[in-house]
Amino acid sequence: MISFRDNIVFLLAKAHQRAQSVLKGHLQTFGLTPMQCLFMESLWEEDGLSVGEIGRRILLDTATLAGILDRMVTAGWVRREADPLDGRVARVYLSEKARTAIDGLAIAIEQTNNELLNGFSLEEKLLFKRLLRDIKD
Amino acid sequence: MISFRDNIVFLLAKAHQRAQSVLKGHLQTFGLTPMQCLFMESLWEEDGLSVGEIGRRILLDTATLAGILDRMVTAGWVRREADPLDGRVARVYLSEKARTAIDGLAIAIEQTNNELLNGFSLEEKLLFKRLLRDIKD
DNA sequence: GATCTTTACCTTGCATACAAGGTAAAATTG
DNA sequence: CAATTTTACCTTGTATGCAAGGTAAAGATC
Repeated sequence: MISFRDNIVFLLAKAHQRAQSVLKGHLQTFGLTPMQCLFMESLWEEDGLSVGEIGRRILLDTATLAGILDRMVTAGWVRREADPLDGRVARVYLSEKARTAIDGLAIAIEQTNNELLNGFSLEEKLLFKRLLRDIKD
Repeated sequence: MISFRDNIVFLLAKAHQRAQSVLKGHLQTFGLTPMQCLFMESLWEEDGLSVGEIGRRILLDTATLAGILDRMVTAGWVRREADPLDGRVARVYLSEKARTAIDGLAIAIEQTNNELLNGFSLEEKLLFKRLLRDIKD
């Protein structure tokens, strides 16, 4: 009988919890949640993505995405437009407010990563990321 | 500008997502969620814990715990009793149904761990757990 | 071109998660 | 022992997250 303290699911859940908490703190001044920030990051790569494409990039299903998108439209971070060529597709574009915030957000993200990985050597950081990517595919 | 694909928060979130999904699959036959199972595991260690003590062990705040406890009482996994010595404290006890399920649940948990860490060497498994424990404290 | 299937998105229902604020019992203090 | 503080728990509001089922547009098939 293994203790939950040695369970990889538990360890992942709690490391994730702490990481979310740190990022949340750094994003507080922007009024953004970690997930909303991630949502925007996908649009930094390519503005005007469809809802489905955003979901594929940040690995989130469209049911969850719908709520996040609604809140971000309401808060003025993005706007949503119907695709003129395909009536099914909803495209998402960054607002001016979002573009202005990018640099500050990038710094907050950078600081979060540094703070989280503070105690690790370079080798450990790289290995940690590899293990996180490789676990169960 | 770092891509979110190299962001440790993102990597943790998605590894966590996959781990939850695998465990969820293994628990489906029991009608338990991963968190409900974790809740019960704390009582395997020590039956009759208070709500607050459970929260400290599995690192969850009491607001979240309240809902989980309600659902588990309704489903007949645990019962809740007022502490006779301290009117503020609510204690939680495993039901017979829960005790009967323990062995099967332990196997499901074991299988989940094996499946998740399948591709890793023993050294990698140990290092991975250490890194997860050590990140940000 | 009418039918069928696929795709893209949406809505609903359920289960975490936490912040913030409330209540009552216990412990502390004067 | 009365007043204050602390503790334990609860409730509410907001934000993920997924399963399941619905709708409408696009594509495929005949």
